[in-house]
Amino acid sequence: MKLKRQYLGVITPTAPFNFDATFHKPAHFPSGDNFWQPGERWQTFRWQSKNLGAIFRSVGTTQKPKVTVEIFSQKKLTSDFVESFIKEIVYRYNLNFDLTDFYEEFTKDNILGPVIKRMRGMRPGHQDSLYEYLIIGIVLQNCTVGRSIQMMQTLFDHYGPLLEFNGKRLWCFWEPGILEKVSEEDLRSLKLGYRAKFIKRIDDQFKEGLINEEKLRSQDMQTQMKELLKLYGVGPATVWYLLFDVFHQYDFFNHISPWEEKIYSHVFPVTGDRLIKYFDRFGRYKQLAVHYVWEDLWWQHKKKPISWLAKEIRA
DNA sequence: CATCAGGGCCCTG
DNA sequence: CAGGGCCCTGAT
Repeated sequence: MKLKRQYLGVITPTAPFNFDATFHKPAHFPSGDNFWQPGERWQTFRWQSKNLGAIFRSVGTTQKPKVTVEIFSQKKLTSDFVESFIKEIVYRYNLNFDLTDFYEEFTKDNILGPVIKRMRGMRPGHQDSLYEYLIIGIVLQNCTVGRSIQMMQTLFDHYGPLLEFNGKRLWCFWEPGILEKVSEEDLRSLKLGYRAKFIKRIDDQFKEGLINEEKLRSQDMQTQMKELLKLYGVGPATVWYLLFDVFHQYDFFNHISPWEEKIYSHVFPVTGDRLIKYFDRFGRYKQLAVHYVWEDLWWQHKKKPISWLAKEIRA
């Protein structure tokens, strides 16, 4: 499906702003719906039932941030549509986030201080809707990076439209509910294993309109957690990813999966169950603080491989 | 070749 | 609340 450029605009994020660390998270597994190189991010979006391509480019500095956004689609877009889409972009990537308090509180912290210096201006956030992130969360479960990548690509191959814009082809998420006519057996044949049932049921619930992302966003964290845990296939490991990346909650830390613990143990002075207690020192920013440390580690690894980290990442 | 743990979750007892 | 089963993959 070929898309044409329909819009070019400018977004001015709050300062300080780190374009690359915001638009590219090396800790996330790579997927065929985006492309990144320094100063530039390409991303497909399924928004209000339209297939969109977007290219974000940094045209400012850390202190005077400016991002251009090009939007591609098949047909012309109304200004209302563009406005709502941009608003959503600003939310998802946290472009209006105010980091001042966080930096003031922790810039002198032994571990966090140097990280803040290196990652200055990075926003937490993620490009996907709740539905899309649920799919990702499920293909992450109980398997290696390689397998997650493979399952995600197989799903794109079967259900995601392939979009072409500005000379690149990228896969796009499908409309929630599209799996109605797909049987669990069909999904199983894509080597999703027991996850087929989770994906099927979640897609069903979106089709039925039982999940309202907008409404959930406006509710408090405890309510969000309770509601998300009701979803079939969402447990403690998946729910915190969702709360953090989709709902932008930073004041909680209740779960560390085994592989994460191994990595934290290399960075923080305590191990095991004591880690969660240790993170209390980061107060209402505990999840954000750990995100900073985590992403910093992966960025460093990207620049100059860290051998112990390479061992912990099961390729 | 066979066996088994793994970046969870659900369900049962 | 502990523990078995589940899909697949790759390590041993």
